[in-house]
Amino acid sequence: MKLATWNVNSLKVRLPHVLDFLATHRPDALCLQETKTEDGGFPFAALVEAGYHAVHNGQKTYNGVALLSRAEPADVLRDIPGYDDPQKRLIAATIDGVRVVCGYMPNGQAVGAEKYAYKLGWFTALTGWLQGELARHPRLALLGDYNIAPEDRDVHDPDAWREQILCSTPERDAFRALLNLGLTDAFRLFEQPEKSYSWWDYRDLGFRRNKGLRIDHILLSAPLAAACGACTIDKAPRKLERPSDHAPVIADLAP
DNA sequence: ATGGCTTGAGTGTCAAGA
Repeated sequence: MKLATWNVNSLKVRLPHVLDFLATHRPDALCLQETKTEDGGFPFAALVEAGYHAVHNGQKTYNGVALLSRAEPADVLRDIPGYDDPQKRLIAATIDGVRVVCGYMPNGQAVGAEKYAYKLGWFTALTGWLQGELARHPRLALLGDYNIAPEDRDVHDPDAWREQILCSTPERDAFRALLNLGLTDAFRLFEQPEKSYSWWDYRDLGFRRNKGLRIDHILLSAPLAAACGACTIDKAPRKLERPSDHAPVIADLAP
């Protein structure tokens, strides 16, 4: 089973790249973030044509998450239960017996900002809900744009980013709290190239200079981590015309 | 260097991203 996640930064703009990615990799599930549209602008027909089911939790202009899958998704959930949040950042479904959770975690803007407090609260709500969800679904994967670089080796210039947004200790503690639920960072199950990142700033030739951060992650519950045979970042779409600023992350699980 | 680029809104220019 192949699981993937990709912050596309507008699905309307990136649809050709997404269709290319589906044709190339044929993932069993692809989690998308920042669709930036309501259902009316969501390309259901093109995705069905490509052989994929699609469920969406969208809104105008900002945020928006979708789950694409070859098998029909069951028990679709939108938003964190019991957490009052107008921002559309979470969708989950059961696909081939795996509970797939797709999240677009808040950016936080700056340490100490109002959005930073929202970010930390959002992670607290996510972690609280996931505890029960993991008990109900031992085979669970949490994929998405976490907007957290978990360690210094996930940062191109750790000194410049020290205690800055995406890298601060409270954010890294929030990431650690997810691991403490019994989840494993699939990427770090394997030897990886140094300076592996999943996001590069559009400005200042960020990608060409590999000035990036690893903020997109696939966390796996224990049974899935045991079955995981590979986890990679696919930099190819970042080299296309008008790319997303994020690259997809892919995990391969044994059946 | 608080900039640099990209998107969506909406038609001039701003918010937001990370």
